[in-house]
Amino acid sequence: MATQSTGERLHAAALTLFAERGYHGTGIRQLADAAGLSSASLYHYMGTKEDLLVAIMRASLGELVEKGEGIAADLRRTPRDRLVDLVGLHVTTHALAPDQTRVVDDEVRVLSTEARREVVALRDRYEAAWQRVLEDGAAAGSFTMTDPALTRRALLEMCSGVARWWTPRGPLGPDEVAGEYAVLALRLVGARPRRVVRDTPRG
Amino acid sequence: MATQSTGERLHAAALTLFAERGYHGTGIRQLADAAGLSSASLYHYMGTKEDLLVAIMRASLGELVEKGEGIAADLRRTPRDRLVDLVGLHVTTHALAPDQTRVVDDEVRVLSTEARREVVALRDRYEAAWQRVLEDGAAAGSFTMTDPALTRRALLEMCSGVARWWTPRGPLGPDEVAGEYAVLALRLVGARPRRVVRDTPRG
DNA sequence: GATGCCCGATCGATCGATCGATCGGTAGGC
DNA sequence: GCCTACCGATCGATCGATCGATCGGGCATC
Repeated sequence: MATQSTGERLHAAALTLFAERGYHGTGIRQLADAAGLSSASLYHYMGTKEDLLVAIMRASLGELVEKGEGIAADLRRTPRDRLVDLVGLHVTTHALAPDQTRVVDDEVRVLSTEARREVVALRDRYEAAWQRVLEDGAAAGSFTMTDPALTRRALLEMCSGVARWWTPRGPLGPDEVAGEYAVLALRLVGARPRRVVRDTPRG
Repeated sequence: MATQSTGERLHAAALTLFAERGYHGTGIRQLADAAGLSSASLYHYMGTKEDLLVAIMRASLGELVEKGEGIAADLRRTPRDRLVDLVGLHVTTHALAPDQTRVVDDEVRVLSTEARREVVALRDRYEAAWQRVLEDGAAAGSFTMTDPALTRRALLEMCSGVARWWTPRGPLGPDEVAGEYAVLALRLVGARPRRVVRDTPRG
């Protein structure tokens, strides 16, 4: 791992503190202590405290959105495979970087109108990627659900929840959880059995 | 609706504000304004600001726990029926009282050790009720899941998410959402088709 | 190679505002 | 004459933010 610049150290520290104590629960002096700076020096690296929050959100969410859209838009692959990959992306991200997702999910409300619009737009793009895969699956007949939008919301909330309970000290690793969740997701969308024809084992 | 006492008005106002802006994002002067009191008078009805938060959490979560345990413990009913009712309880509560559930879910971290222990104990009881129903279903062979604890977490997060997206202005009412979610829940736990050919005994 | 200057990085001190909380009261029903 | 209900004034602490200043390394000039 490359040595961390001061700016990166600040971002990392802020991420941890915002996730732990919330945006309003974190003072700039705590931020400064965690980053190894004085409170005055903070302002050399960030604009306002809110700017710092926005930067963190943009980085975290932006990466997720790009990866998600990449998976969703790969039309060479079946909706089923794309859904499994989306679940894998979302679950492993939420397990391994719970701070990022917690901040993005919980602190949107503190943003002023302008900043909120940007973050919400990113989130909308991410949800649209999921929606697309669900609808592709429904159109292809491989998924059976009464309401794709509702199923998408249920699915995403289910997967996001991983950040609220998973711990590295539990019995399952991130990839194992992702695997289990992929099964759950396929059940949720009413995916047809894996091999559509009569290859089924165990009668 | 009965006329509201000042104490009730304070609780209701605090609930709204805490849910909207978060505990640390809400000042006692805002609390006082919303309750129609001076900031000094607040202290006639609450102890500290944290006591107020705890009281709100206790009331909201306590009611949910009691109802949940009541459903889960009714062994005259099938695990399937009990699960459907748990989902109905959870989803309609989260749809109709999103403020309560949002505060309970998001603000646990601000509690000091002692208060947190109490709230977490309540939450554990609630989760245990769900766990029991899932395990009853697995034991009876009516649910098929590889990991009841993981499924329970997925299920609860999925249902809790309703508070984060449902709005009375949407196309579906609370009961309709609850119905859809019951279907999703039954898919998640791998419930066998509704009528299992032969008639099931009551037991 | 030494000199002088600039600038990124950092700090102590401090700003006005607001925080949660407490004080000593008062008004009025019982 | 006490108790519930309420308030204006104010407390010390902390909030986010800004100030002027310092320090040291790079860099052009001589």
